[in-house]
Order: sequence, then C-alpha cells, then structure tokens
Amino acid sequence: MQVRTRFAPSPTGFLHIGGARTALFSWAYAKRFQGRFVLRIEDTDVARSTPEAVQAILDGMHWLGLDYDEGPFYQMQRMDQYKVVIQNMLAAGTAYLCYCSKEELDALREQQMQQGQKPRYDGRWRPEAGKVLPAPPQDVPPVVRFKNPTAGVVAWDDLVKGRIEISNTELDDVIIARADGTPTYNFCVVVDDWEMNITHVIRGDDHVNNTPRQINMLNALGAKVPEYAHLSMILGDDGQKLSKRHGAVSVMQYDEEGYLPEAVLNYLARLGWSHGDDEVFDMQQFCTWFDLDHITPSAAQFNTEKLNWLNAHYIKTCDIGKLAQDIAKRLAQAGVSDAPPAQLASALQLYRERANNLNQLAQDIHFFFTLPQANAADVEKHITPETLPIVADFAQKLQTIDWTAEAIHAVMNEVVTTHQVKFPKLAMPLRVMLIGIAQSPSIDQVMMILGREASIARINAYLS
RNA sequence: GUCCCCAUCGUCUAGAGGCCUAGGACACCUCCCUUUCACGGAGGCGACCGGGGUUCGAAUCCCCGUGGGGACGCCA
Repeated sequence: MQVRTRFAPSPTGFLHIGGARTALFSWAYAKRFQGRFVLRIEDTDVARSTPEAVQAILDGMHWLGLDYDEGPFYQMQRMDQYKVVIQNMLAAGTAYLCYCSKEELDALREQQMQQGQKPRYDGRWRPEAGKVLPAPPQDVPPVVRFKNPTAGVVAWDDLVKGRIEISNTELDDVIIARADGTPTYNFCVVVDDWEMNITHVIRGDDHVNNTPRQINMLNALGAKVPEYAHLSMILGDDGQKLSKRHGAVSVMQYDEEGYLPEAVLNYLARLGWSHGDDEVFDMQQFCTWFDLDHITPSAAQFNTEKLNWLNAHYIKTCDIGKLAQDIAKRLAQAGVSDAPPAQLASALQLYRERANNLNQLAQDIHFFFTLPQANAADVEKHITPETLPIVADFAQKLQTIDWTAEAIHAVMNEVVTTHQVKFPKLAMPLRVMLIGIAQSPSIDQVMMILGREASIARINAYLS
C-alpha cells in the first residue's frame, strides 16, 4: 500500500515554526516510503480564512523547499462532496438535525461548567428509539450533528504517543454542518482524509481530542481509519507556549533574519525527532532516515542558539554561488547594489567562516564596497603617533609589490622588523583604517581582496 | 471542573531490563592555535521529578503522588 500523507493548514495566518515542522515530517515520511504528500487548505472558516494567508503558507513551504505531490486542494471548493456525504448520513441515520440555538447551547455549557461537569451537548434533538422529539421551531435553522456511539471505547495506536483509549461516554454529538449549511472542520477532515486515501495523519498534538470523534465518523461511513501520529508542541525559547501574541513568527521571518532554509530545516528535523547522535544532515539524508518511532512524545523548547550554530555550519558549507546571490540581495537592501561579483565571492570566501547569520555576513563585508565609518574608540586606541609612521612606511612600499596576500604579508613583516615592533602595531591600525574596526580576518587577505588602490587610498586618508 | 497527554544535563536529545560510574549536540568555562575578532582543536561543568512496587538486576515495566501541557466552539 502506498503511503499518503498530508499537510492541512488553515489559512488564518502565516506558516509558523510548528506548522513548518508538521509539514516537514509529513513531507519526509512520504518521501521516505516513496509515497505521496498532499497539501490541503482547510478554509472552511470563511470568517477567518484569507487569500493572503494561503499565499503566506505557500511562500513558507516554497522557501523551505517542501514540495507537494498533490494539491493544493481547497475545502471550500469541495462543498458538493461534503453535502452529498451529509445527506447520506442523514438518510442512514448516522447524523441528525439539531434545532438548538447558540444561546441555548451557551446556557447549557455554562450551567455544566458551574456544576463541575465537562461541557457537552446533551442530545436533546438526538433521535432515539422510542424517544419523542420536540416539534422543530420555525425560527431556528438547524445544524447537523453526528450521532456518536454512546457506549464502548474508541481506541487507536498513536504512532508517537502509543495506545490511546477514550470512552464514548466522554464524547458528544459534534456539529458537522453549520446552520448555513457549510460543513465544519471535524467533518471535512474525515471526508477528505477518506477520499484522498490518506494513510498517515501526522498533525499537531492539539488534535488528539478530535481523533476519537473522527474515527467514529470514519467508522460510520465505512471508511478505513488511517494511522495517526500526534506531534507535541514546540515551546518558545523561554519555555512559554508560542502564540500570535508571544513568539510565534512566520518561517519567512527567518529568511529576513538571516537564516538559511537548510539550517531551519535541519534544526526542525532534530526538534522532537532523532537519529542516534546525528545532528547535522541534509534533507536528502533525512528522508532516508525519518521514521515515526523516534519522535519524542514530549514538548520541545525552541533553542535559537542551536539554530545559530547550524546556520553557521550551512553558511560555511553551502554553494558559494547561492550564497553570493543571497548576500547581494542583502547588500542591495543596505545600499550596495554594485558589488563586483568576483570581489564579492572572494570576500564571502574569507568571511563566511566566521559568520552565523546572513545579515551579519552582509554587514561584515559591507566595507569592501563602500567607505566604512570608523569606530572612534578603535581609532583612538590604534592610530597613534607611535603607529602612524609605521603605517606610512608600509603604505609607501605597497605601490610596487605584487598584489597577493603573501607579498603583502612579507612587506608587513619587513616593516615591522625595521621598526622593531610587534606585528599588531602595524596590523591593528591598518584594520581600523581599512575596515573601520579592529576585528577582521588576516589583514593581508583583506587587503588583497580590497584591492591596491582602495587600500592605499584608505590609508592615505589617515596620513594626510 | 472533566477528559487526554507528557516528565533524562540550562536547552535539543541517545537510551526498548544488565552494554549506564547515563552517551552526543547547543550554550557555558579552561587551555591550545593566533595578527585582533572569529573559526577550529583538546578538555571541563552538568541530568534519569518524588514515593512505592515487579525483578537477581530499573533511566527503562506497573501503581500512586507532584509538576507541566493540551482539549472541552455553528475555530481549525
């Protein structure tokens, strides 16, 4: 049997880190077993769903490289199917009309809460053998409810949490179609997972409570029940629950903040899942390893520092051409749009070793292409009456040498020796003059990339 | 309140009864490298929530506590 998974977000906001991980796991599971990965947009909440959110989700998945084999399917475009199924259920007696108003339901809920009971529908419109139903009110349009079994237990072997059993007495009759006729989430999921032949439902932990109801509906429809794998939630860096108000950010924001999708993907893969001691691996490797057995059932706290470490790794090892393209974009945002490609590549080759963030990297090499603003404290500390003559002597010799890091380095040694000072007496003021700050890779290499003309000009600006 | 779930270093995790004096990674600390800052290398600090069982033997199995989380919508 072919494995079929799906990612079914509701388009009420951007794709956040939790959703991204769910999508990643579903995607990887399908890949692992040469199955199919389906994207389904659950937009039946007309009031909250927006086209912008749909686009944001698509963008997020595209940035991460999570491609789908089928879809995107939109539930709002499948209304006809749902309605047919509802009619069939009504006819079969597995669903019924309920004329309770919202107000009535609210009152019931409140009363039950007060009495310390679990709030639930009391079944007043549920047809039962020998039971006399009230006359339907004229002014209340009915909803459709699923006739949930009243006895026995619903159980499934959750692929991450193990066996879960829930008594049917805990379950009430869910509304499967609203008063306006539109079907609700719990129902659409059932119909879609069934009709789309989903074999493995991998989704957030917050759906555990919906699962027994969905299984009951699947059974009522005579549909095969898929396997379920419920992923625990991801907590913020501070251990708090992520929400729109607190720390939940779009995956696209990671792009803006200087993260490579490879790093985010690798990080997410290891958040709640493991493969022995393996920490660094690409998605191709991941797709050969991923399984549901090694998913942790407990919640995981997001750790930005570890993400940073992975980001550094991928900045160091990614394709230089791709990196240059990305950095050029970021430089342009900072006002540098004419960086010579060869110089940019060299600068990146030198600086990528020490960066853990793309924005930082762009900022680090900014000085190659435009005059830096010197740090006053560094100027004061390193450009002194003592060092100035040393630099001047050095600048003099720069005119005629071969422009290679080795040659520059040799001249530096020479100057330092004749002046009988230690190497930093020359290197440090040079850094400040050329870069604006006192920290950099080997200054000879920096100069080599900066170029003879620019180097001499920047030094001379301090000598005159 | 009711139901469901979870519990190993600060964090992510390995661990399927003896391989565990509990392993790896991030972070942190020390040292080395060094032209400054990084990178890198070598070390170090640091955990099985508590209590009962079961067993020759428990981080691993069971029960009870405790703590955390989730769900109880004509939201998804």
